[in-house]
Amino acid sequence: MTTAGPGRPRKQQAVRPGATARDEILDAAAELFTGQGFANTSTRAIADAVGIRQSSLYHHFSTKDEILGELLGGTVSTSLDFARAIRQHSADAVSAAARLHAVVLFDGSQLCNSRWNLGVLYHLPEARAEIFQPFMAARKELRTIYSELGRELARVSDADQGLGDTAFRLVESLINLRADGLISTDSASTTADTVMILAGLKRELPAVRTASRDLISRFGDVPERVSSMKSA
Amino acid sequence: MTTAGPGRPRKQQAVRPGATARDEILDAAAELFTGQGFANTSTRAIADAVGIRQSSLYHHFSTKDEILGELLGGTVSTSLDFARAIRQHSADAVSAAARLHAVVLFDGSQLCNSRWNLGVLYHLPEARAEIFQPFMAARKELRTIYSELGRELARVSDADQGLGDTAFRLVESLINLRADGLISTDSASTTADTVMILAGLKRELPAVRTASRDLISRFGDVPERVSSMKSA
DNA sequence: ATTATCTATAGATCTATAGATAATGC
DNA sequence: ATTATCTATAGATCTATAGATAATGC
Repeated sequence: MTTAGPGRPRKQQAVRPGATARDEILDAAAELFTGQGFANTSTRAIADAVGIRQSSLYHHFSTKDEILGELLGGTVSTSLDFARAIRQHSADAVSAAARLHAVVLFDGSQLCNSRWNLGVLYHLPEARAEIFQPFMAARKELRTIYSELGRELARVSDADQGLGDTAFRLVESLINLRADGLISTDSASTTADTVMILAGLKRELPAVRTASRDLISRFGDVPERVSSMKSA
Repeated sequence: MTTAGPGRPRKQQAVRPGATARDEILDAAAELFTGQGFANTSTRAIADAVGIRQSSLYHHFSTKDEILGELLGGTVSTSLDFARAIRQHSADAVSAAARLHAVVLFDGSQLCNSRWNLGVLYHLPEARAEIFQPFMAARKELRTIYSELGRELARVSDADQGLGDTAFRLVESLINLRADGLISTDSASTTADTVMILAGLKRELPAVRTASRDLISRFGDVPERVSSMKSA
């Protein structure tokens, strides 16, 4: 129970998770944008889902675009940070295979286990607008790291040059899988394993898995499965 | 140059491909829906792109939804027909590998080479509406055939059980690749080859490719690369 | 008479702003 | 005084319908 702060209290009490009204708005917008799209979601619908009046949104955000921008920003950043850390880490210490496996597993777990299927936001036509260029650039950088890791692995195995790109595509497809309600608890880890098989490392899989999980526990954390996860 | 039919002529002449006004409308709608989304595309914008008045659209289609439905229908059907034919065909005559390879190559070529990137329509939030259930069902059937072909191949190779699903995911990701402008002339065929490598058939690849192309020339045709293909 | 366009518009949104109101904390 | 809500509304859409107009073909 949060103590009442300054400002006029709502007539209707909210049932949204989130410490602040701003967080509640973002949670409601995430649900609606991922489920129905941006253009189909009116500011009134967001406000209704939070339990405030439509115009009250504009105390927290100055435009509807700003809400989408906030959500877009929150999604790649975690995976990108992890991928950067992995790239930074010297390749000698740990096998190239484990590095790619770890990035796929971490990124995939983000997409599978977040409260809302925020990955779909990247495929919304609205996200291609000029204003959201920074977020698209972040996603592009993540893709580049996948490519690099793939090339490194191809150097020490008989994998194809395009392995990193294929890995990125498979991870992205988890978004569609989730949107279609076809995700299971191990979708992310089987995806990571699939990439290793593609690299011809089926036999080495147990060792790679161990090294991968070690990397994740050092440089990031596989996010907890959120209790009220939705497929939307 | 089409001869003038009955009906009042347009003030402005159209520059759209298509034999009939209806076809021109569908072409314009395909461009706009795939590029900006359904909700972001006004009926006025479609009409402008065709060179008619907004209200004139309603002579050819009774709702905006109907236009989307028409486009959705045209997309899976070709690939689904081909996949059904391949499934029908006895598995003895040709290797299980070639069958899956052929479906991936054919379906992937459709997605890569169609005039507009119509695959994105399936990811539009609007496509999930009740009215479009039949089109989603067709896509689901296609996915099922992928699964079956994957299981058959797994039986005679050391591939994973989920090979068909992975193949479907990789083909679908061609849509995203194209939307990001990252597609090349051989994206579809390298995707098909990737699936074979995943099945552990790297060595057999040349033979599989030959058998696959044979299947395609018998049961379908890899669509011609359309001259004015757009990445949108 | 039929077909395909046009002009004009009703009715329903939807975003964002202006300004009032009710709480807190100094 | 500051903060967060509220009511009310301007202005800009957007979809779909009604009915006029201009061509063709019988």
